[in-house]
Amino acid sequence: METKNIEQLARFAKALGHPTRVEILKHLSNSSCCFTGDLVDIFPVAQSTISQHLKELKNAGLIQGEVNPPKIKYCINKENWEKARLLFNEFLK
Amino acid sequence: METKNIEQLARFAKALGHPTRVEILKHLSNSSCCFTGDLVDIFPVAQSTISQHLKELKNAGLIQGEVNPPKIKYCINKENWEKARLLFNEFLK
DNA sequence: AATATTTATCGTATATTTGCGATAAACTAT
DNA sequence: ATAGTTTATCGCAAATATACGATAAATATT
Repeated sequence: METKNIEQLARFAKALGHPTRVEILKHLSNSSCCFTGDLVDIFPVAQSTISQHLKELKNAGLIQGEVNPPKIKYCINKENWEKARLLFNEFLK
Repeated sequence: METKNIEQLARFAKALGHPTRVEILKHLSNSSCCFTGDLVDIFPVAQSTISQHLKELKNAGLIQGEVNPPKIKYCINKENWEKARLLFNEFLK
């Protein structure tokens, strides 16, 4: 496993390193996609906090958002999700 | 996936969220086990920093150390490693 | 144009993480 | 007992993460 992949794995792992973000991802992968507001209704945290977690997940490449005015629909970034799956799978073998 | 598992996954992920710790784990799983000093020789960080990373990995349950005076031999905690493998596998499916 | 809805960003406070050198602790060997 | 080896812990500084309320931005509707 090369350095590049190790760094990528660490970046994915860091994004997964908070329960709320794991829950968000779980919810997204279950219900295919959803809006920020849906998550705000579900989780007992402030809207700005959800937004911040979404930003981090987006920066890590695990989700993507498409504008659907005035809402924004977030979905799993399937390409990177698969990349993460492969990396973790190889690493934890 | 229950809350317990989500929290466990997040804890594992957090421990994996730093390149040095990923490298340490990779090295441990390759060479079965090694001493703190071996890692200090390999990585360009201070001994106290390595020790701190090892502590975190131990707290997360991913490694275990057995005293081998005056050294300490660290190994992968296979039971929890398997647990992590299953959790990530299920989650990233 | 004015209002309503939805989400991101800003500013702030607090907590945690990271990294280091210095020191202590544990144990061996002399 | 003394000295040497190895590792953990302490104290500190800097950076990053977390969470919130308030506000701004974007867009649709009236």
